[in-house]
Amino acid sequence: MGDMKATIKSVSIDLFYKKGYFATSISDIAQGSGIQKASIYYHYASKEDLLYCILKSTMDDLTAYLKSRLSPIDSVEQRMRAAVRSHVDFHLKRQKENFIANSELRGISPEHYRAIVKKRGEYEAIFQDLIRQGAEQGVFAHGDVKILSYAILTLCTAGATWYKPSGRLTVDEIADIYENFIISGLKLGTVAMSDSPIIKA
Amino acid sequence: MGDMKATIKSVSIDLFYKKGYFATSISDIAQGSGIQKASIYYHYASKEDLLYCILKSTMDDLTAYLKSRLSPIDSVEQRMRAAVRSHVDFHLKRQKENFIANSELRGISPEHYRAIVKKRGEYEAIFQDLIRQGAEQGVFAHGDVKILSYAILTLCTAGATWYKPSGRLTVDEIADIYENFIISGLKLGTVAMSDSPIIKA
DNA sequence: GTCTATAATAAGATAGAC
DNA sequence: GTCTATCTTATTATAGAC
Repeated sequence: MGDMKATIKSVSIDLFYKKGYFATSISDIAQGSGIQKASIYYHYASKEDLLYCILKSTMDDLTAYLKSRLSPIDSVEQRMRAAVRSHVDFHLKRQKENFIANSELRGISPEHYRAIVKKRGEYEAIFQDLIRQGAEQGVFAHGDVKILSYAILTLCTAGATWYKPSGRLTVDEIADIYENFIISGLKLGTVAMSDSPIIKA
Repeated sequence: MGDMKATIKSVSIDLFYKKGYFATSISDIAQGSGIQKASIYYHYASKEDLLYCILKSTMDDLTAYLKSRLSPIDSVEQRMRAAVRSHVDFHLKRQKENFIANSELRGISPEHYRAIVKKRGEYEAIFQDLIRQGAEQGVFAHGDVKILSYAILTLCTAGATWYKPSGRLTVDEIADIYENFIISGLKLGTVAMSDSPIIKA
């Protein structure tokens, strides 16, 4: 955190998370950074620019993290398990930024909005491809790919909303719960469970 | 929508949903309601009061709706299925209000915040009791009751975020997907599936 | 119950000194 | 790279006429 540009970004993440983007003023950010508000504009063109930089780097890092975690794995089920864990891990590690990325989309300009939505679409497509491949291979049930992907992602993302590092569960324990919950949901309807006599047994 | 008080509330719901509470001004609301901004204050004490009224009525109606849907049902599994459908239905029918109730909690005063969180806790407790009862009866697996309840609720709530009435799926189809996804997740680990040889078959 | 007028304040952003 | 000072505009809310 040596340079001021990074400090301003870090302070903004804390404030946007705590108070929200619109409720946070440039004065608040300046005060938190230990400088005058005019000095903010040397580092960032506007308040919106600051928000966009946060959203952009969060999305880029999120996708890069997922790709790095998936690259060594072959089987579809294991890839989906790893994708879920990657998503949960990243959201727990960078809780505030991800919360902002999911709640402050209305604060950016139309052009920037399109750029972020595009990045998010590319990330979601990785999950959608896995669901599709799993269904083709008979590992997962055939279902609405988009709805299932949204279900998986929002479920895990929401976990980051209430997670507290001081809580009684570790990151790994939480990831276990979500991983199993989701895989079971994806398998629901596969041959062995088609008319669900088994889960009623 | 005969009286102005209801019109103001309705317009506010639209605007808070679309732009967010802090990004919406009293002028915006007045303009949408066809009156001058000063006239808003005859009906509501402040902008915060307006937000609180929206949050309060949404929470009250949400819980009342759930209770009315659960009352005629006995078995735990059927009650959970009905609870999930009730939650999904209500969130789809009153999408905007529920979105606000889940994203604008930071806009209200500490006292009002406590009141809303209390209402939300009572609502969540209904789901948590069902999970607990299901586990005791062997219908659901034993798991972390709070995490499971949050998972269920956030999953369904998120559905309301992206649902569009003009989309290709009906409310009932969406409810079906969630209901089965969740029930399968809750059963995961029950006797018949304990070491999951079945779902691998 | 709604209006006009206005108070009191705070916001985002810029100019120019150092 | 950070400062002080300031511009411009918008904000929530109130006072008092009708």
